[in-house]
Amino acid sequence: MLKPKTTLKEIAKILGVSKSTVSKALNNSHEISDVTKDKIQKFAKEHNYKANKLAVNLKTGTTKTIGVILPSIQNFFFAQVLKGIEDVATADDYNIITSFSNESLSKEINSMELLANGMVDGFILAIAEETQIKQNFDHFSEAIQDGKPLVMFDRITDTIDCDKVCVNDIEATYKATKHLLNLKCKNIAVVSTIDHLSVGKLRIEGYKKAINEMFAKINKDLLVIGTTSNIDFKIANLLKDKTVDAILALDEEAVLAAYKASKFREYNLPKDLAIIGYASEKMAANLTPSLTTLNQHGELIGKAAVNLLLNKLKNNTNTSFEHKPIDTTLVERDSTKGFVSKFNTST
Amino acid sequence: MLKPKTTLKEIAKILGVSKSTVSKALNNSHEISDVTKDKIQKFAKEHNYKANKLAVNLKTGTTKTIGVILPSIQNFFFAQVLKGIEDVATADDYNIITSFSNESLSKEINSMELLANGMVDGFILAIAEETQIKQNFDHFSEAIQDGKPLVMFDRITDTIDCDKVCVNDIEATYKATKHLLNLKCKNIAVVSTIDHLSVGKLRIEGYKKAINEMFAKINKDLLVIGTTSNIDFKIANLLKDKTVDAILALDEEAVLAAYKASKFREYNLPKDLAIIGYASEKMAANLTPSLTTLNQHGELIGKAAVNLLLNKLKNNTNTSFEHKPIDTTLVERDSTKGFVSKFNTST
DNA sequence: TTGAAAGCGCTAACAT
DNA sequence: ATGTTAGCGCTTTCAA
Repeated sequence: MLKPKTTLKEIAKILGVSKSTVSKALNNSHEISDVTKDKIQKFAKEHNYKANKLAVNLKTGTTKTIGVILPSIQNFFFAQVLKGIEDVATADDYNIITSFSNESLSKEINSMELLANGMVDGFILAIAEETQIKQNFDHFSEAIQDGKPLVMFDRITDTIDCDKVCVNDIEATYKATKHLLNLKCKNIAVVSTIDHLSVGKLRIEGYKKAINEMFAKINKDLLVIGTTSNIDFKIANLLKDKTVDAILALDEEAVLAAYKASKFREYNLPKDLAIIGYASEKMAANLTPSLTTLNQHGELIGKAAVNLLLNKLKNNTNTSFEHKPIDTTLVERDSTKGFVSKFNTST
Repeated sequence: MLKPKTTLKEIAKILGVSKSTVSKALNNSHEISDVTKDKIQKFAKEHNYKANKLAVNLKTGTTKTIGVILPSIQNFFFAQVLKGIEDVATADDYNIITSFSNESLSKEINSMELLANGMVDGFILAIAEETQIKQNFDHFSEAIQDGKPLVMFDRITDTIDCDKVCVNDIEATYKATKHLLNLKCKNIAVVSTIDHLSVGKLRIEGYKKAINEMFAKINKDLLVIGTTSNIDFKIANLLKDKTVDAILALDEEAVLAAYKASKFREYNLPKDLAIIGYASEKMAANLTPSLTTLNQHGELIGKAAVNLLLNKLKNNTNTSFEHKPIDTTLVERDSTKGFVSKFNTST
C-alpha cells in the first residue's frame, strides 16, 4: 500500500555493495568485515528492514514454524496444551501457528493444506470429532509423505504411524471409579457426551474395569451416553428413583448436566451423591459443591508433544515413533471429600 | 524427508509441456485447450500436486490470509470473537492464522513480525495487557506503514489511526448499574481486576455515571480494584459489615472472587446480595445462583472486524477509518432476578 | 494455444 | 572480504 517494504536489493544499491554482502552482513557472517557489517546493520535498522519471511523460507526450505491444529478453541484442555507447546517451542526459537478445525473434517483438511505447503515444518494436532467418526485420515498420511512430521495428542488413531502423546485414559477413570468404590458407593453411574471419540470409549473402559473387579456384572442402566442436547434429560431420568449414589462424568458437558439434574431431582449435594468429572480447574473450583476432577495436565502434554516433534525435525534420520503416556491426577474437592454413601452398611 | 514434493517443473517435464502451460492449466486459464487442461489436471490430482504457498505468495504479493493476534487463549470472549472472524473470513475464502501474545508486549511484537513479512495481508487484534500499560504501539504503526491494514477490537488505543470495533463499555456498565439501582440497591460496589486495561477504566466510568445520577457523590469504599492475587481478600473486606447490597463485577476473576467472598461472609445469595458481572455464558449459567451477565456478543464483534479488514484489503484506496460500536446485552439470571434490597424502604 | 523468459526477495556455492 | 551467479517454485507478460 503506502511505503513498499525495503528490500535487500535496495539496501545494496544505496550502500554501493552487492546483495550477497548485505545478506551476509545482516546474518552476521564472519566473511564480512566489521566495518561493512556495522554500516549495513545500522542502515537496516534505521530503515526498519525486515527480511521477507516467504523468500527466506522458500530459499532455505525450512520455516522454524510449527503448525498446531486444535479441534476447538472453547476448550480449556486444548488451551492448556497450547500453552505448553508455546513455552517449549519459543524457548527453542520455533514459532507457532495455530489453526482450529472446529471439529470438522473439511476444516481440518483445509488447515493442513494451508500450512503444509511451505508454511510450517511439522504439525501437532488432536483429531477432529468428525474425522474420528468418518475415520478419514488420508490428509495425515499425505502430510507425513510430504516430509512434514506429525505428532498427535489426546485424540489419536492407531491407523497412522507417528509420534503420539496421550493420556492414559483407562487408568484415569479406573482410578476415579476405584476412588468412588472406596467411598462405599454402590451404584456408580457414568455419564458422557463424547462416546464417539476415542478418549470417550477409553474412559468408559476404565470405569468398566474397576466395576468388574467389584461386581459380577455391569448394570447397563448406569451407563448414560448422550449428546449435548439430550444429556440433561437422560441424567434426570437416571436420578429419578434416587438409587444412584455416585456419578463419574466423562466431559464438562456431562459434568454440568449432572449438577443440573441432581438439583432438579432434589439431591442434596454432596451428601446424597458423590461426583467426579472432567472439567477445567476454574469451573471445578467454582461449582457448588466444588468438583473433584481428573486433571489431565495439558501443559505437560503440550511440552511432550513439541519435544517429540523437534526431535524429528532436527534429526530426520530418526524413523521410530514414540507413544508417550502422561498420567492423570485425581484432584479431590468437595463433591467427594468426606462422602459417605447411604448404602454403606459396614460402618 | 521422504518423497520430495511434486513441483510444476516436474509435471512439465514428464508431460512434455512447459512450466507456464502447467501453471495456467492448473489455474484453469482460458488460454489452455480443454484437452491439455484435462490431461494436466488429472495428472496433478493423481500425483497429489499442491502448489507451494510460499512461492505463490511471494510471486503474487498477496496471501489471502489474515493474522489474528489474541492476548489470551484462556478467555471465552476472545474465543467467541475468533469464531466470528473465522466464519466470515472462511466464507470469503480467506484463511486465518492465530497467534497469542499471552498479554506480553514482546510476544505481541514477535507475533506481528513473524506474520507481517509476507505471511498475512492484514491483522485483527486486541492489544496485550503489557502493551497497554507501557503504551508502546510502534509495532502497530510499523505494520500499517508496511501496508498491512490493521483492525483493533475490544482493547484499543486512540494513539493508532485504524479501524476499530469495540464494545460500548460505558453504556454497558451504566445500564447494569441502573438495573441495580432500579432494584432499589443502595450500596452498589464495583469490583475489578482489570483496571489497567482501557476497557476496565471505561467500565468504571459507566458505573460512576449511573451512580452520580442518583447520589450526590461516589463512595470510594465501594470501588474495589485489585489483582488476581488480592481481590479475594479485598472483597471479603468490603463485605465485612454487610452494608453492601449489590456488586457489579467487571471481569470473570472478580465475579468468582465476589461469589467466594460472599459465601465466606455468609451472605445468603441471591437474597442478601445482587450480583451482575462479566463472565462466559457457560460459567454464568453454572454458578450458584446463576449470574446475571453483560453479554458482549463476541461473535458479532469478530464478524464486524473482518468485514472492516476485508473492506480495506479489497479496496485500498479507502483511507478513512471506522470506529464501530457493538452493543452489550444484559442477560438476567438468578443473581438479580426478583431481588429486593433489604434497604428498600418504599414497598 | 503454447512456450520462453523475467522476476518475486532471498541465500549460498563459487569465484575474485 | 566482497561480488557473481544460480535458483527456491511459482506467475505472468510477451512472443511464437
